Amino acid sequence: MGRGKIEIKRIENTTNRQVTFSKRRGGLLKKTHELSVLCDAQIGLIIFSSNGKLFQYCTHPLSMEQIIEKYERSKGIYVNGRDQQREQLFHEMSVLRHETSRLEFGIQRYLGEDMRGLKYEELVQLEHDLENSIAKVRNRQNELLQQQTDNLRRKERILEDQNSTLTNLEHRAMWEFQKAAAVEAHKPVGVVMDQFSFFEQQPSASSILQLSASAPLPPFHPYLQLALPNIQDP
Amino acid sequence: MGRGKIEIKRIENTTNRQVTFSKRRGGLLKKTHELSVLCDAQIGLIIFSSNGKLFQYCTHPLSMEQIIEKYERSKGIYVNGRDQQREQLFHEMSVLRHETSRLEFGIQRYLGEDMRGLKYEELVQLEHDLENSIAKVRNRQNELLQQQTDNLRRKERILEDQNSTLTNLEHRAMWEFQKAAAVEAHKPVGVVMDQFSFFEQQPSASSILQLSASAPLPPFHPYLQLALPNIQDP
DNA sequence: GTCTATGAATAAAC
DNA sequence: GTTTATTCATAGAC
Repeated sequence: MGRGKIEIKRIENTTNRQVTFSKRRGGLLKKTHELSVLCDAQIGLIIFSSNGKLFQYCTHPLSMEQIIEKYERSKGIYVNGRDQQREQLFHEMSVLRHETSRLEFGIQRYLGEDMRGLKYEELVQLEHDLENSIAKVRNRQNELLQQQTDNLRRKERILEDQNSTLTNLEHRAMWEFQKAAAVEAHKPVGVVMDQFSFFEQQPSASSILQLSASAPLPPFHPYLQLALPNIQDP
Repeated sequence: MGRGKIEIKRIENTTNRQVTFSKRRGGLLKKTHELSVLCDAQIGLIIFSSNGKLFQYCTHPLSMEQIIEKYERSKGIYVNGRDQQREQLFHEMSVLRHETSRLEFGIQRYLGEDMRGLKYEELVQLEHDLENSIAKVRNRQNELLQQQTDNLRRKERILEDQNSTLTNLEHRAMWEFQKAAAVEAHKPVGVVMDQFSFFEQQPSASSILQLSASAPLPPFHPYLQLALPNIQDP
């Protein structure tokens, strides 16, 4: 139609394209309206120009929102699904909030804060629970200490074994060397000997043992015997 | 167009209307597509026939949802608001979930469960916290007991006061009455007298005191003296 | 559905 | 925006 037939492909000439857009847009809106009126159809038409400008038509007396809603409804339970998801989220939230405050309350209890709502019997129960927890904690403390001492003992044994593999000859040679060195330095021989009789004091042995450098070993807990009757002194 | 011009108003003849709908619908979709291609426009067209059947067109490669979303976005922050709300909900949820698991973990600690991740020093701290909690719980227990005994004493005093307001004459009359009744019943007088000297055993006094009928009063806790040095025996 | 006369839409020019 | 030549859409008949 018009002075010449045109191929249905993007019009490259910008001016031409804009003119055609304007003319055809009007035609489309008119035809849309005619179809809607003539055939009693509900129509929504959304047009974005290439510059992003919006043009729209929708059948009176509906709003575009109503047409869209009807569209989405007819497309399945999309809108419904969205709402259901929202509902579910809200529900989950409220459950979580409840849970959180319940837990906070519980923690408060175990911290011995705000016990105004508790009856005497409940306080006794709480006390019992806490005593139970302390016993468990002390139990665990002992386990850790036990592990640490076990480790030390194992490494001690390994070192002792390594030491005993030195032959008597090697020992003798070493002793003689040290003695000579000591005499030369005018030191008493006994001091030098000590380095061999107490291997734990040797720097090398100490580094192998890796005694916790950051935190010194804590003393055994006075409660241990009561809390852990099944653990024996090795 | 066609064999004759028609007025743009609802076609009453159903068959005519349906035929026209079919023809014009095709034409509209074709023109919509042409506009979209020729002018590089993004178009969404939704048509509901009078029977509610859906026909649609949307510019490739967009989906109708995308066109609708773009429409709603350009119509204000409607969609954006929805999405933001959703985002916010999700975020809040994740925060709550974190909080919940953190609290659960904390509770586990105070219950003395799963202490594998704790170092010795942390266990000592935990033990200390728990001891602190127990002290607080015992403190609260003592408060309750103290209140209860205070209450008892107050009521006892009130009863005693009421008793002392009886004049000597009334006492004497009462005593004589009881003695006579006892003699009549061949009961020793001492038994009857006991009802006056220990008012706690009188049914009326007992009901006024409202001594916890459900649970008997628990004994004072052996730890109380240590936990509560500021509380004195009344 | 197809045909076809006719009015409508519109491309190009102004 | 108007004009105009041309193509297109389609009402009515089959």
